[in-house]
Amino acid sequence: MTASDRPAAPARRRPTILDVAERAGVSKSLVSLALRDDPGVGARTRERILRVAEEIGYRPDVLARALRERRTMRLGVALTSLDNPYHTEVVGAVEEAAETAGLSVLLAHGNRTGGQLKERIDALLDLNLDGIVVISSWADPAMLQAASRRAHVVMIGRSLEPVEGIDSVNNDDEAGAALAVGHLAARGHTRILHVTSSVRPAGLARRRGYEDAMRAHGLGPHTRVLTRERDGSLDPALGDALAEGYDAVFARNDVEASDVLDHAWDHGIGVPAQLAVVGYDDSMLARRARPRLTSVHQPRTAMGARAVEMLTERIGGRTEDRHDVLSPHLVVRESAPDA
Amino acid sequence: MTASDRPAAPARRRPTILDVAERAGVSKSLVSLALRDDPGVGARTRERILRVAEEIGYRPDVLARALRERRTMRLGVALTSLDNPYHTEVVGAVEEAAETAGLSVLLAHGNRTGGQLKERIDALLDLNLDGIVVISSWADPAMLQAASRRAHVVMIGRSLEPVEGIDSVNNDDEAGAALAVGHLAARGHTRILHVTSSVRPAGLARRRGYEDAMRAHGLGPHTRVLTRERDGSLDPALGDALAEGYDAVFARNDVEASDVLDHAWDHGIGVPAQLAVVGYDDSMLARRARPRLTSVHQPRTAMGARAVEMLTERIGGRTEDRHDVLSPHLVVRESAPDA
DNA sequence: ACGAGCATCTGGAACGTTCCAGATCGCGGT
DNA sequence: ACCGCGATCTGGAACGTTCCAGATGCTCGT
Repeated sequence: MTASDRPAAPARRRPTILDVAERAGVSKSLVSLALRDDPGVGARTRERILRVAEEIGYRPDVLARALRERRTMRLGVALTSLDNPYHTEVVGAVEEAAETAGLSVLLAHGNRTGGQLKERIDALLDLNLDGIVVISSWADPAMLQAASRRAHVVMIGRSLEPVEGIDSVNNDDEAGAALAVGHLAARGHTRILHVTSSVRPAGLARRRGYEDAMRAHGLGPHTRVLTRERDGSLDPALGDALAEGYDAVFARNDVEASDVLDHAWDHGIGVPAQLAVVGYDDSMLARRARPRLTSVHQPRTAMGARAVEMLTERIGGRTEDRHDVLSPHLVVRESAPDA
Repeated sequence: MTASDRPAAPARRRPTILDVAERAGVSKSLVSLALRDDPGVGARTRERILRVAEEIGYRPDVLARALRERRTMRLGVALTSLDNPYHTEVVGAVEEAAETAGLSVLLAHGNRTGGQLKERIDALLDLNLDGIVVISSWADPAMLQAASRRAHVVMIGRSLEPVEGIDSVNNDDEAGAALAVGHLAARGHTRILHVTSSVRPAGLARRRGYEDAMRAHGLGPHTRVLTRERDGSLDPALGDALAEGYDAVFARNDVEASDVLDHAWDHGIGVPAQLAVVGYDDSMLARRARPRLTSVHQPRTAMGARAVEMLTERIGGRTEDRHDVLSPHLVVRESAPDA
């Protein structure tokens, strides 16, 4: 080999199982067995094979392996977008759980509107994954159903309705909303506004929880929901509400709550003195917000772990559907401190 | 088929190219050609093949395809952690660029310390990807070098030194730091503190840029760097500096800057009245911070696009190394408004 | 009427694995 | 000396694709 024919970066052919076999003087089959710790391989031979494999830097080709087995040991995670920190935190939880289960995780995410979700899921399905986790309130039943014909699917969060053949893990959105309203009511607030922009299932559930809780606290008449366009301004609707004496907000999530804080900031409204704010998700946004956000915490670590567990159970053959609902709890911070 | 043997979710065997061939009454080869739009396929036959494929829901098996070709049309992105929003924003940029290039992207990320980065990269390499993008200041040359023997690698951000065989895209950290210092100096600040916690290349470059700029503005004697432990508290070092008359901070990144804002918030220090703060990255954190952060913007969209471009060039056969450095610019917000 | 030349199509081999059905070997028991 | 049997190993087929070298059949010019 002369200097000039030194190949470009990804250099010489990757060694295959045959290279190992030849160099070790055995058959490819035996190498395969040895590498997978099959008991029926002689101790001395096994050792030699492993040594040779090590020497020439052999690593099994996962593609070929997956082609032959019907199992890829890989999980996909599909989500609409990475720009709500809560989502990336859930992804982290899933990955951690998957790792301890010996599975590796691939991520696919779209832009912020649900538009690309289907394409993302399709892309994951094309990879022959063993299962996929969908984290997106944009997922619709038909889409999930279609996906479930090609892989096991579990949904983190809430879809419109339970979909046959698809497991789900969720937090109890109604209960979470009740926690928020209860906390604000305990502080003495009566005019509690709900801010949302979502017409998707989780948002609707939280809204329902809000409405029920308001009634339960005898505040039914003050029930008021500010629904804005996605990315739409809070002005002037929020200003109107405040002018009418609303002095507390329960927001659909931390992003929405942060937007309320923005409004307060820009209009010189004191939080929590003039306006108390409670968010949902307890994401990094809540910790970073000023004032720090009181927020409903979703047990994301447990949810991620449960999702992976459900997937492995499915892979293992479970066929009955499972829908777990975990309990949220409230994390109290500056934007709505204890009474 | 009776009701009882209805299979579990991922139901019947996935159709293969042979199924299409049989049903269309042609050979598998012709199906292969037709699906890939080969010109040498009769119009009528092509149409029939496509229709049949559609009918039975055939989708090529990417695994098998990749096994046969030496090309997977997939890119990997490895990064240390997703919890700095700036990172997820760069990932978004890479994905966008990859998508328009017809490549799909897989993500692998570790925990926040660089520890797992090597494992992540290995996991990606095992997937036979065409190339991988590394976004992490933890990447060390040896690790990158090793990876580059198995796939094309491009680094977004700065590694210790240019690594042979590896392209890189970066922003000019020194220039960015100079922008920040220049802006603060123009506001009349003289005692400008640099807050950092990083001993990795990008952090060091920004620090160097800070020191040089201080000298250039005749503020050399006031140069002062507060280096804290990762996640360590800013107290009491920051308090000391403020007591000594420091009234401006240039932080290594937005996370660090947010921590400075935290300190100010908790100690009742007015920003920018008593303390001006400039961050780096112009991430979501800067927009969400209160007061909103003035920050050095890295051209992440361009950087992501360039990285993908470099990878496709490498795949196409380029062998000379390329190291691009893009210019940052300053985004002025409330934490350090214009003079 | 016939071969050339083109358009269209086909069968096998290959990619790197795993699995299955055996082959081979050595050894103890009769 | 021979059989049986476990321990150890092997060759071929299969997974679903692409590519190559050719086969087939049609049209056209002479």
